[in-house]
Amino acid sequence: MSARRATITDVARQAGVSPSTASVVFSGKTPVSDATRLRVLEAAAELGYTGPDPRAASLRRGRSGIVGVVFEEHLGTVFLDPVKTRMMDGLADGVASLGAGLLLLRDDVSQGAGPHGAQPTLTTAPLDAAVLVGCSGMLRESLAVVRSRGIPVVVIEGDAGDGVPRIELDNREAQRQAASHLRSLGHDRVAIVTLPLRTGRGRGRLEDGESITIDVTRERLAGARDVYPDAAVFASAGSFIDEGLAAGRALFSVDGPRPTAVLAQSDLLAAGVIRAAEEAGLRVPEDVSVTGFDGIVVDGLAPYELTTLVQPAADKGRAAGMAVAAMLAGEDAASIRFTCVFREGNTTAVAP
Amino acid sequence: MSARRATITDVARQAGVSPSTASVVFSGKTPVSDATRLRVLEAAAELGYTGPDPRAASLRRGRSGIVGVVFEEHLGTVFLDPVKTRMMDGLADGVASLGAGLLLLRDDVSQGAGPHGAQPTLTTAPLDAAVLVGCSGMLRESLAVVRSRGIPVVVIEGDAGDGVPRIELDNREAQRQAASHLRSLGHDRVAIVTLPLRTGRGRGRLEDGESITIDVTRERLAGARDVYPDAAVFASAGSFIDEGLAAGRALFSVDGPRPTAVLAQSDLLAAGVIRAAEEAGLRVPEDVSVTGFDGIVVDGLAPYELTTLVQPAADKGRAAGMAVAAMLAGEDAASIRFTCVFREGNTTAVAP
DNA sequence: TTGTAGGCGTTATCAC
DNA sequence: GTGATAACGCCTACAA
Repeated sequence: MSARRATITDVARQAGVSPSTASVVFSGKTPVSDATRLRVLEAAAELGYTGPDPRAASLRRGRSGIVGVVFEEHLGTVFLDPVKTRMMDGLADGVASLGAGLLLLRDDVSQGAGPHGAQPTLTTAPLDAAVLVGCSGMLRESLAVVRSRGIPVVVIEGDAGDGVPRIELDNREAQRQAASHLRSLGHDRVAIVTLPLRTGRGRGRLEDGESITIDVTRERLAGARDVYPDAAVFASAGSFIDEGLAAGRALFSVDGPRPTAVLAQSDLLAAGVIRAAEEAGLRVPEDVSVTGFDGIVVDGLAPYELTTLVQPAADKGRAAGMAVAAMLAGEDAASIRFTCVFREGNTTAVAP
Repeated sequence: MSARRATITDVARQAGVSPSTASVVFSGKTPVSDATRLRVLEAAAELGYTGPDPRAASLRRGRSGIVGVVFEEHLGTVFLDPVKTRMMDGLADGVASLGAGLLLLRDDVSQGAGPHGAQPTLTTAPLDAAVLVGCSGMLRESLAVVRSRGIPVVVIEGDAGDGVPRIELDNREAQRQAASHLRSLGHDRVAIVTLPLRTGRGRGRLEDGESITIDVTRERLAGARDVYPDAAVFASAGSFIDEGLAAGRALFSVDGPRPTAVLAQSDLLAAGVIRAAEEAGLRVPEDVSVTGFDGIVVDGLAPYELTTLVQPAADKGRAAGMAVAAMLAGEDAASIRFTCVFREGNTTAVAP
């Protein structure tokens, strides 16, 4: 119809009231007489005005109603990871009270000042707050960006430092529990399959003194080493069944003495390891015991039921959401540490 | 530090240049001498200025860099549905060229003018474009809201009408294929388990002349009825294994002649039906054949491999993303219709 | 290459 | 209950 969209000023003029009055009709912040309200609403209808422009409103108010969720990986991958999926679920719940939406973002700090890099990232998205989902090597940089923007941040699974609330897991203690379980079953030759060590590092044996920048990996490894300081360590390139399979093949194909048990840092990795064991003609748990981590339901793993640590993934997300809401309300939010529950399945048994 | 955050004007003053020059340094739209650039950047660093405020920038530019994805259900539920998950994956890809982020939204048109309903919905979020994920009974209303806001929309799986591009599936033809397959195996007594008929309608037999407002359901049902016009129809309340189980129980517990085959409108429903069959002491596929729809990997269904229609879920998402990008670029996007591929598994066999 | 001016559409504040 | 005024912070013609 018209060349440009109607604004609240147009509506006000049409209704014969002032812009502020028209504004109030839509925001409901101040009482308005029924008569005027009606006039304004009619005018709006005539002009096809559907309400304040969110961009202008958010500039004026200083709030956009958007909470950013930052992941390290390609967004699609996020949806493949059951733990993240559950966490998002909880997070959506947690910010609901805020009435905010979740904006999915990638961890690409690089952009921003570039000549034409139009990526809307952490730097350029209109966020009220951000939730960083850890395990990220880039965590530090992302955090710096967000903090310098001065918006509230919560970190899930990562070392945030300073006054940034974090939502954590008792990774080390939990993993130690699984290791102790194996120890009590008499296992001596134990191998460990870890999550990625660093961004971009491929799979392979952990070298002596190699640095581990991903917190979850380091913590869980520490827990395993509390019990088995000398265990062989094979690093994966991600939490996938295929990665576990590759790791398992490497572990079971060596000439020397085979491990009698494998501590995997995720359920998906564990599933892959089990598959590798079967390939190698080993029975689980009779010949090899395998433990996982996460407590998710792994697809196609039946009839195995992993011995694993069950983590409260959804609760973590919800807690993060609530923390963000609190910070936006001016209160300050405390860090929370969640606890895993050990669950014994049928993939561990007495050492052969 | 300071009472309020630094603005680009502050930076300009500090650097001894005009605001527009400072702006240009950050946007890179116009060449700036190295000397000035440096001065501006230094000033910015001193003041802790990290770049233009996205809210202000988006008001000025008229673009927010945000594409809304609208689902009908509680957001958490989205992540539980493998088909949606795959679709999001593709969608993230599709809008990547645009450099836009995805904002997850619920289909709550109701809010908006309410006295205190602060939900940031379709009405109030700063969107450049929207993708409506169909199957939604509220589709019409959501669509109206978005269109009246004048932003580009794409609908996945739903009747958009007018000039709204849609991303569709050949639901009817595909489902007809599965039905024909059963027919060729000699099945006569076939039952159909559908996806929900309408928002809020519980599970139960389809009444005569009952209306079906959800497009996918209606189309797939039509395809089944092309082959089996008189089949009994049981409607589920959602695409879940448990719903399929409930439906299966209803179908297998009747006194009359049992169906020898069940056409389920989703793989998850099919999995539930299979479970119900086992409960009832029926063997699949010897006593009952079961077909699904979607072609996802169903958790814990091994050793069954569903006979099903494989839909290109990720491609659908990607296509939607690309359509949105095109529309924002001023081109107009065409509707696309994707085709399912029939895949025979081990859950169908010759009628007993 | 840099500066000036005006407006993007809204809403908070305060006076009436 | 209603209206005038002044930002919110930035960007882009256009002029210099």
